[in-house]
Amino acid sequence: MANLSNREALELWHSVIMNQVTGGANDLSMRQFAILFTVYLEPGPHTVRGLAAKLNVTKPVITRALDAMGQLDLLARKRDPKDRRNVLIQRTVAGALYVENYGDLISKNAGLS
Amino acid sequence: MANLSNREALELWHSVIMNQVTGGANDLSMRQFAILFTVYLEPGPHTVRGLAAKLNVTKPVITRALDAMGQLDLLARKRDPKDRRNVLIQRTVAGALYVENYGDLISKNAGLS
DNA sequence: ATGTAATAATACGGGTGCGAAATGAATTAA
DNA sequence: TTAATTCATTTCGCACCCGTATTATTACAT
Repeated sequence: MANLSNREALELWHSVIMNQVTGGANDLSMRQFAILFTVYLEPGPHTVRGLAAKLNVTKPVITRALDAMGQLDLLARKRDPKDRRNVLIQRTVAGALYVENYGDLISKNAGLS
Repeated sequence: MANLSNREALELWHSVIMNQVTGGANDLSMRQFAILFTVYLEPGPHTVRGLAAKLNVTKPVITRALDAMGQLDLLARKRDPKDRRNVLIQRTVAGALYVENYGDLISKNAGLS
């Protein structure tokens, strides 16, 4: 992968954050972003418990994030048929598109300077 | 600057967010990050009104963010001697160090894959 | 001097996120 | 079958952030 100078790295981060803040369509929290990207970038299956452990947060944090992002149709719940105590977090078409667009935004900003 | 593929960009963003969330020392909001990086990366002077306009938020958002980040010693207020209605947002040693370390974190993650 | 404008800060009500603890549902062990 | 375990969710009280509206201070115009 590319090498970024310290300054370049900060300017990239800044521009992405500014896009996120000023655009302001949906304001996901940092934790919600972490959940979203983990589900879309890491191999599944993903459970509430697993995500909570990976992000080092309590389980209600995951439950509430799923409520919020489920309403936005960025993620979906599915009961595990093998063990119905578990909830499997599933990707959605809208979520995949959202993440993809985010990648475009970042790489576009990385190419600017 | 380096070219990042879409996938590389997403993985970079993901790893930085994960570091931020799991580390969890201080959890600045997205807006607070935007303010902090704007002050440290863009030329000043920075005022409450100017930052509010730039971030497309109301002025109380800036005031409260300055309260919070001032307590963390990441930024400081200074009354403008030329026009005492204005507050100039100043950098601090601790803040500069914090931003610098953030740049290290990002560029380190950018070099991983 | 007086009034108007501009700036930051504060008060207020509403919304949301947090962790700890309690609850509900499903599985496993005895 | 019953009890204990393991999930996710809900409840509760607390804290923070938001935007609107208001206040206090300062500058400027008349």
